[in-house]
Amino acid sequence: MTGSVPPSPPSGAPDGRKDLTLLPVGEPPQQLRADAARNRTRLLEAASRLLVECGAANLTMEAVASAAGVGKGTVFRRFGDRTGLLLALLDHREQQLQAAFLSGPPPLGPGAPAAQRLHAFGPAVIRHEHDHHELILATRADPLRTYGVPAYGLRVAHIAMLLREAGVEGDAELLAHTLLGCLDTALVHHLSVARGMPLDRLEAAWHDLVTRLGAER
Amino acid sequence: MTGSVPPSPPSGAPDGRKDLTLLPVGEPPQQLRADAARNRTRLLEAASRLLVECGAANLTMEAVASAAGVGKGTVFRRFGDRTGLLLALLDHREQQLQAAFLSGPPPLGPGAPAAQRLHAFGPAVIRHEHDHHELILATRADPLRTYGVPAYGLRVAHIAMLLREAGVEGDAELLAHTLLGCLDTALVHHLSVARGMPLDRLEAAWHDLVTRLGAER
DNA sequence: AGCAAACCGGACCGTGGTCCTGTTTTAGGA
DNA sequence: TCCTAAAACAGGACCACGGTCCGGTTTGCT
Repeated sequence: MTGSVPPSPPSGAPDGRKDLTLLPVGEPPQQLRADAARNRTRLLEAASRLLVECGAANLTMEAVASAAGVGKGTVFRRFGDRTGLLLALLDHREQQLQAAFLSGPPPLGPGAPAAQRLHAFGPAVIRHEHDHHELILATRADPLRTYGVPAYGLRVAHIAMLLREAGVEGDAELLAHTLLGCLDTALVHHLSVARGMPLDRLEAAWHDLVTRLGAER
Repeated sequence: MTGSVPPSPPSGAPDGRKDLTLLPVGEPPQQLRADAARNRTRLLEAASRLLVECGAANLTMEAVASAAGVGKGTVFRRFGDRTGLLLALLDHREQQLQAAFLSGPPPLGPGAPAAQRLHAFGPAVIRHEHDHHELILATRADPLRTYGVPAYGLRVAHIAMLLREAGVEGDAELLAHTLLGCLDTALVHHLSVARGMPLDRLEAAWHDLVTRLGAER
């Protein structure tokens, strides 16, 4: 998710957030001044537009700034750095996935047995990351931030919970990291694109692994 | 390993390589002209020196060039880009690890049963990556190259071989990727440094995972 | 209205990377 | 041994971009 909150730590309530009822993990509401919030929105919209036009690799901070009609400094003040902006862009899309596994319909969402939810999780993430791989990969320029980001923490917590709920023994948290490792965008991209491996095989490996860890389907 | 071989593809024999009897996977020998090879060495030495002085983050291509007494263009001609240079620096150190698991003493090297070698592999890699995490992390600026690099491929092949030899069922190659995922530098660094998790726990998780996959100790 | 805090915008800097000119070195055949 | 063509080189101008900084302005609160 956001991944960088350089300025003010004050927390509050009124935030121009969308109607996403669940508010999965959202970026820190951190109330912004009216103009700042407006500019933030403008920036994200401009960036989103430029993203489809030029691709993540050619997305420059200056272009985003001028497309949004604000100064360059504003972009950095708001998002910290390029990675922060990309993370914010990603965050918006990430919420769909989060909503799906936190409160969507079974077997991914609550309602199904933990083991089934675990099995459903892999393909869901693979598909999600496949759809946004360009943006995600661009985000990885700063490798350490990958794991510090709220979205990652949420996935770990979610999987660890399902593992425990499914009665899987062992270090649930580390097993969660391991499982997430198989879904890593760069890895999936390398295997599927560079090495021509069909996604079916990756998904099969996921199911196999989950099953072996003790979560019968 | 090298990771980038921008120029001439000609392959040959005589290379000024060191006495490393095994020649684990070494970078493509690709015979360079005498002066080119000499400059390559100078550059790597200069970079290595600057690395300990300034840290990977402050290692600039221009500084390396001038410290080696060559022109900036030469650095890029040789290594392609910054990541290529860092990868080359890493390659040198990587060979020690490769020698250890390819031809070193048991239980890491040949001579021990596959299961034991598998168990020994995790801690060895964790330690190796811990020692060079700064350089490795700097290398990750280009996430896709991580998996394309020969060193990674070698590790995958090695683990997949051990898995098969140990009689582990399933998709050996993908299991190998999964196992390597637990050893990822950025992940290990995040867990141990940022989250204060003791390395023992990471190693225990490795052993547990290997065992669960069917490789008894 | 008045004030502090937050913000805006753009000048500015360092670095990665490209490219070009003229020069030096090497390899290998006569 | 010498000569020649090809390859590599020095080195610096040049560009684009990420990121920082600061002076002037706006905003929100009292």
